[in-house]
Amino acid sequence: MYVTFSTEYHRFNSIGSAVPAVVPSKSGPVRTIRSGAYLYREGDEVMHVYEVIEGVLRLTRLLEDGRRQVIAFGYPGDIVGFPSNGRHHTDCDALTEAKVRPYCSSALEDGTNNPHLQRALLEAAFQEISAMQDHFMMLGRKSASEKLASFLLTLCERAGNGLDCDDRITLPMSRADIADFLGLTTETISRTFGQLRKAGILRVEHIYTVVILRPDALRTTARGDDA
Amino acid sequence: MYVTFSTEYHRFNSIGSAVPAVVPSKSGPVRTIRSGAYLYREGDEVMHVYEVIEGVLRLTRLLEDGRRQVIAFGYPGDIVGFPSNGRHHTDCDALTEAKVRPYCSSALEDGTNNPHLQRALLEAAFQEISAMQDHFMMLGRKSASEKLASFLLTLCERAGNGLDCDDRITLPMSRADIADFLGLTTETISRTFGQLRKAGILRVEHIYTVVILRPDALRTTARGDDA
DNA sequence: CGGCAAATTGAGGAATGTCAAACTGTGTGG
DNA sequence: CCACACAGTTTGACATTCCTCAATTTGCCG
Repeated sequence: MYVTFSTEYHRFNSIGSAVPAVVPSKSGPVRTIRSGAYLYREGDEVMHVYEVIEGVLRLTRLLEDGRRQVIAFGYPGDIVGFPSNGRHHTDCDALTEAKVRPYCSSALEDGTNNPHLQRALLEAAFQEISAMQDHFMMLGRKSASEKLASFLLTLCERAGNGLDCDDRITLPMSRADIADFLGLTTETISRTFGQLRKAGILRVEHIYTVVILRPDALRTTARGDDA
Repeated sequence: MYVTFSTEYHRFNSIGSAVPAVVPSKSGPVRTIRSGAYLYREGDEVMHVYEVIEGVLRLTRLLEDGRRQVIAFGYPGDIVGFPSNGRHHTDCDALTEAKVRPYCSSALEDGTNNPHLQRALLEAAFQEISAMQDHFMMLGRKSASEKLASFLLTLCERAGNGLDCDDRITLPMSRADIADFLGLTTETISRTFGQLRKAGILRVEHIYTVVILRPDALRTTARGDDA
């Protein structure tokens, strides 16, 4: 099993957006998803919205020709599965064994019955929109090193308060996932990790474990104040 | 004055997302915004959420070093100004004279009083999230010509049923706006327009007016099935 | 008609992508 | 327990797309 990530409030560069825990009323029993299993797929009718309790989910979208975009990573505290026209618009699978709390989406139809849930979801959706706006800037206007540095910093914030010490980041996703999240290729991710390593900014302890040696330098890189 | 764009239901490549008209209760009087004037700025406390009635708004975000990302264009039927932590996270100004209908955001706090408004906003937010997911794919994984073609097609859908005939698109935004929306430069936009023109796919009748000569070819280009 | 901002065009360069090869680590079966 | 196999990662050489900078051109408004 993987580390358990903290369920903290969060507002930053979109790896999904965390929100204060949704009110428990109308939630189903916690559901466990094996690593690699799908929670839902694009086009599925939306029956539930899910709060991630533990583990990490991956939301992806595909183009007909196979190009892929990772839309977000769902960390504990995130809400995933927002419907649009009653359907899911991404695939969602688990990068690690994960636990989610389902909220029946039909409860939304009759908002009068469930103002608290509705309010919480609205807040979650707003957070998500804000996080996605950050990600736009990232995808559209940042260089490879800025993207990777920003991404690592965001992971630090989200995952940093778990079992890991503050500057040791566990990456539950592959290089390809990072690439598809940042709009780059795996080769570029790999080379950019190499640059950060050579600059003494981080150490790749293990493929899935990165230690941030110079957090300030990483922040500088993320802003593009250097090179 | 500019053309009036239709207020139609819509779900596509994010230029903002249209939603069925929000219930009129708790809405303020329609407000008119001069071309170029700001509706709100990043960091402002959110007092209202707005439904675009007429005209076109521009939502932008800036990086400290001046890099800009156009987050969305707000067309009639779109809801703009979703709060996150009670604040606006983009600037919003008008590309044309515009009319908006404000909805008091405090009405959201006491959801019990206004389930219909809350429900409508939730739906709008979901639409927005879906549209933004499309835009992710666009920013992260599409080439310049695919981006521009997709963008024009989306405008067609949104603006095509207004005063203009179906394949004549009025662009209320500058080349720089398009570039900042698509994550490109004005030069690339210009050159890409040139390519589409040379390919006989469209005619640039006027800087702000484009006629689509071969819609199918444009769709093909948008998907990247060519070249 | 002149002036200015926006758009276009051109030449050259930088960043990232592509393709191929080598490497690493992990799990499996002998 | 070791060797092998495989998937994922890294590295290298090269290609391509898009960007940058500069020069023109266009369109708009006084």
